[in-house]
Amino acid sequence: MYQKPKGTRDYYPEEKEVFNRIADSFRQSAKKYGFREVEAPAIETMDLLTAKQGDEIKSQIFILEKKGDEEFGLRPDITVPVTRMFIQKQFELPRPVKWFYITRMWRYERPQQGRLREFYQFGTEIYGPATPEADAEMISLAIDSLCSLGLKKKDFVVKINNRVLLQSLIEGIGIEKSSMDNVFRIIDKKAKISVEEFDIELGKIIDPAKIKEIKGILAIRSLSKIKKDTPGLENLQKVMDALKARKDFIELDLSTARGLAYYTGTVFEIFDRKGEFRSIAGGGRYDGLVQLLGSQKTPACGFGLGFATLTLLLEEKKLLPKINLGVEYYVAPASEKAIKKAAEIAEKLRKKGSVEIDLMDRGLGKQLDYANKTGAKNVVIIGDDELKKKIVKIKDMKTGREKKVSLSKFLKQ
RNA sequence: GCGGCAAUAGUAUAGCGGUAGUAUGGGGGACUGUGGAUCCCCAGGUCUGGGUUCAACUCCCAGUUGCCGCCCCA
Repeated sequence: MYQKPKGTRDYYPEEKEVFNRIADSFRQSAKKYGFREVEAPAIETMDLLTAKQGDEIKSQIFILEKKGDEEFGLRPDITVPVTRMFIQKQFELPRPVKWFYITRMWRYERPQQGRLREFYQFGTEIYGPATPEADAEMISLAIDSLCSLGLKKKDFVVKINNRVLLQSLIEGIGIEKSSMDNVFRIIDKKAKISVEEFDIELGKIIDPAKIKEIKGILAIRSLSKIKKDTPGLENLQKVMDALKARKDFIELDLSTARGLAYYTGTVFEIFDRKGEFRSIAGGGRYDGLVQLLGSQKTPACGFGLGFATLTLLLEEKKLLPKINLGVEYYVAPASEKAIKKAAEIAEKLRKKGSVEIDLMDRGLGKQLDYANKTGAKNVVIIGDDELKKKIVKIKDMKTGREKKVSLSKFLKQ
C-alpha cells in the first residue's frame, strides 16, 4: 500500500464539502468588503521565494529538481507571489488594491498539531493605503469571517500591537537596535514559555537588569498608560478607534510581535480564547515588502488565516458544517424492462436537480439500501407494474411514505 | 534539524514466542419488486527491512508513517 506524503491530508467527499462550505463563507465575507479573489502559481522561481532572505526560510521550501537553468520551488506563503502579481500590474490597478485568496501552500517542516506540510489559507492583501482605516478593515474582515462561521467573542480574541510602538518602548529602556530582532522573537514567545525560560532566554542577549523593565512594558493593557509622543502610539490608537464596533474581540497585547517578519507597523494575531491551539490567523502592515521585491515603496497590509487550526477550533465548538451529500432523487429501476425508462426519467430530472441512477444492476432492495446510506432524499421507483400503469412511485426516504404519481405529471412539475 | 509515544482487515478493537479473531463498513444472497432489522456467503490484516529463535504479529535494532512537543513559523 502506498502512503500519502508526510504532512498532507486527503479530503474525502464529506471532508471536502466541509472545506468548501468554510471557503464559501470566507469568500462571501471578503466580497462584502469589496475584496477580489486572486490565485498565483503553486511554483515560483527560487529567486523570488528567497528574496526576503533568511536561511530558515530557504530550508522550508520544497525545491523542485532543477531542469536546465530553471529553478523553482513550491510557494511557502502567498504574500510574496501575490505581491509579485501586484508589482507587475501596479500601474494599471486602481487603488486601493484589495485582494483575497483561498488556496494552498507548502512548507517542508515537521508536522504537528495545527500544522501540516501542505495547508490551506484564507487571506487578504491591501496595496496602496497607509491609513489606519486599512489596517482596521482587514482586521474587521478577519473577525467577520470567523463570526460568519458561528464563532463568538467568547471563542476567539484578536491580539493587536504595533511594531514601531514596541520598538520605541524597548529602545526607550536602552536596548540596542542590533539585538532588537532577537528580543522581538523572545517577546513573541512569552505566552508560550514559562517566566523562568523567558528570563533565561532574554538574559542571554540583554542586560538581565532590563528584563524587569521589559516585563513592565509587556504588561501594559491600555494605550493611555503610554507616554503621549511615543512613535507608533497614535497610529495604533487610530486603528483601535476604527475598530470600536468590534472592541469586544480586541485586546492590546504588546507581546504580539510576529517573529522576524516583514511587518513594519500594526501586527495582530488571532487566538482561541482558551489559548489551547496555535494561532488561527495573523497579519499586519508590511510597508517595505514591495520595495524589497524591487519596486517603488508601497504601503501594504494583509493577513493569513490557516484552515488547520481553525478546523480544530470549529470542531471543539461543534461548529463544523453538517454535511449531507445525498441526491434529491435516486431513480430505481425495479426490473430489466424499466431500465430504459428510468434513464429517461433521470435525464429529465437532472434539469432541476441532483439525480442518481443504478449503475450496479442491483435489485430494488439493494438500491434502496444504497439510497438510504448515501442520504438520497427521494427514490423514484419504476418497474413493470408502473410501466403498465404509466406511473412512478415516489418514496420519501425520511418518512418512508410512498405516493403514486402519473409519469407525465411527475416529469412536468 | 532534535525528542517522546504509537503502529493488527477500509475503520474500530482482541490475542498469543507455535496456522490471527470480533464488530462495523464493502460485495453477493435469503426474507419471493421496498432501505434503516435479522440470517448466510465472499473479499480484506499483523507498516517496511534486518536480527534473536527450531519457530516472531508477539522480543531487539533501524527505517517509514501517525500523534505530540522543541527549533522555526516569512
